[in-house]
Amino acid sequence: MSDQLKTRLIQIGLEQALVDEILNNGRLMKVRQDMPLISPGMKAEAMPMVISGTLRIMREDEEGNEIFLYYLEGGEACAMSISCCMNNMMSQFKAVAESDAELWMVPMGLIDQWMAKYQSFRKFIIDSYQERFDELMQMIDSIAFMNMDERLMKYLLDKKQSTASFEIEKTHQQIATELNTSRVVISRLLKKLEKEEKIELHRNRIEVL
DNA sequence: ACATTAAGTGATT
DNA sequence: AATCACTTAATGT
Repeated sequence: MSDQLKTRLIQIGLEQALVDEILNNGRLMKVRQDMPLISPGMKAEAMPMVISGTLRIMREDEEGNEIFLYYLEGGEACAMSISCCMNNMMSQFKAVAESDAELWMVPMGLIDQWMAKYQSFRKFIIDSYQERFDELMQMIDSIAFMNMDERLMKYLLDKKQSTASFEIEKTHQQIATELNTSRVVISRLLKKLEKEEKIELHRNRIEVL
């Protein structure tokens, strides 16, 4: 398992000494599907790096309305958690395990040191920050400028990509909740997509063509 | 066979 | 695009 992480970290371009430090100082955390990792208002004490599985990152308001932002997949780090920790702030995000997942939790205290000590780590963090930022911008675009049917299609394609599978095992209600709309709307749009032969509908399952 | 949950649909705002 | 009200279909007990 930690071999898997090790090769991944080296692939990313981190030097051996740093990889060793990461391996020696983090801890493994296994999460089961649908387990919440963090909610707004909580404080993160470690930065998660995804070894396997995927995390779903969402925004959530006080009433429990939520909106899907992006997925974190194998090899990616939740760089956003750094900003909230460094400034001793509360999390602005909600993270849930989209599938069973293995995470490598790196204590925040070390992030600072490593950024100073290893230029490869600084680059890694800045790059992943950039990626998250880009995804957030995409999400703003899609919420502000796209119609619900385009948003839904984007959602389906995102999901397909993140799981490398054409099968999406979710109910219309779950999708509606993540996109912060109603089930009826999703059902109708999905039906339309099915007529356009972009997807196939089954109970609890959607097949992207 | 019956109850429960998911999905489909017309009508209205 | 949201909501209501209702139907139909799939699944669990």
